[in-house]
Amino acid sequence: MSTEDILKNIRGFIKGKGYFLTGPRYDVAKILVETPTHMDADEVHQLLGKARVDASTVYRVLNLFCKLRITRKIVIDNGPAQFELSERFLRHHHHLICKHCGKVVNFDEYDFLESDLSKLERLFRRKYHFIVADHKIEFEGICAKCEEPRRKG
Amino acid sequence: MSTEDILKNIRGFIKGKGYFLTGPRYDVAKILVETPTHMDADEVHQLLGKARVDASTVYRVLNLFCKLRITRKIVIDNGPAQFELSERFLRHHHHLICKHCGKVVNFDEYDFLESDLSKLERLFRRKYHFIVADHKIEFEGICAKCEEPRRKG
DNA sequence: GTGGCTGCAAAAAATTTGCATCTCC
DNA sequence: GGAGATGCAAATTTTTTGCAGCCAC
Repeated sequence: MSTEDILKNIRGFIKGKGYFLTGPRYDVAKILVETPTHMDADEVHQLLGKARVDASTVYRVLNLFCKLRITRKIVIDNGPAQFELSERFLRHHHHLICKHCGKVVNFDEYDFLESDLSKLERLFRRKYHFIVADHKIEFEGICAKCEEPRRKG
Repeated sequence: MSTEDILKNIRGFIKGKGYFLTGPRYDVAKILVETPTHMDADEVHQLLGKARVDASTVYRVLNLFCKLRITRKIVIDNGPAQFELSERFLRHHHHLICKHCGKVVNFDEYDFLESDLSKLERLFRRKYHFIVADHKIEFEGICAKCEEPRRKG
């Protein structure tokens, strides 16, 4: 799917839910589609041009997007919340988080996990009457860049 | 392991690292050992007796404990950070998080996942040179209490 | 036109920090 | 006794909210 196609999808999605497609909303969507990583609200604000749009609007747009499940929110270790396109608009994936520099790497090589995960989800329904809507897997560790100087030092 | 044994371990652990075992530190450890769920700093503070210990001390103690890996920190959807004993002092487990009421249920029935996870961890080392130290799995959904009224409504 | 959005400013919530004082070893 | 921990108050950081004016439909 091209950037334009995804944006068209998002546009339809927002309007379909009865919301306006305003300037700030379109611009935030565009930034999220064009940037292949997670960003916190301030980084989005930066890219929008701090003078052009207010910070509170950025938060309001991102919160709306999360409510509509256009984006999802990730919070790591009390840092500012990070936002990324949801799986509806992006391949399902999970995260490797470097404890040292805070960098987040996406991974999506986990297909062989999925059948085990669904097994678990059925178990939770039976045992806890808990109905799973989504799952997250995070690996914490040391990324290549942070490990290298250690080996040398 | 009994409560007292765990506390003795923690005591030794703190002293072994060259830190003092002060009143607040002991009391926070005791609360964490005696309470079988995660708590945020304010809940710990409440249980300590708000008048007896200052909030900043609670944060300082909890941060130290995380640094020493006595506890680990979980942040859900920008709520206040939650703390729980680390796996060194508690069985390794993961979380079911109710999107509706925010309740967190522990689960530890995932032994059959572990071999998949180690396989992944080896893959990350080869492919991304990322060295995994810990992993978290979270399932989000609706817990029994929140689902029931929906079914009836 | 008008209901919903946005900007602005102010508040709220969670956490951190500087410094004088006190405590644990 | 002295390094290190705590209390208190103030600052910081991130996010939310009230309200008047503005814009997409």
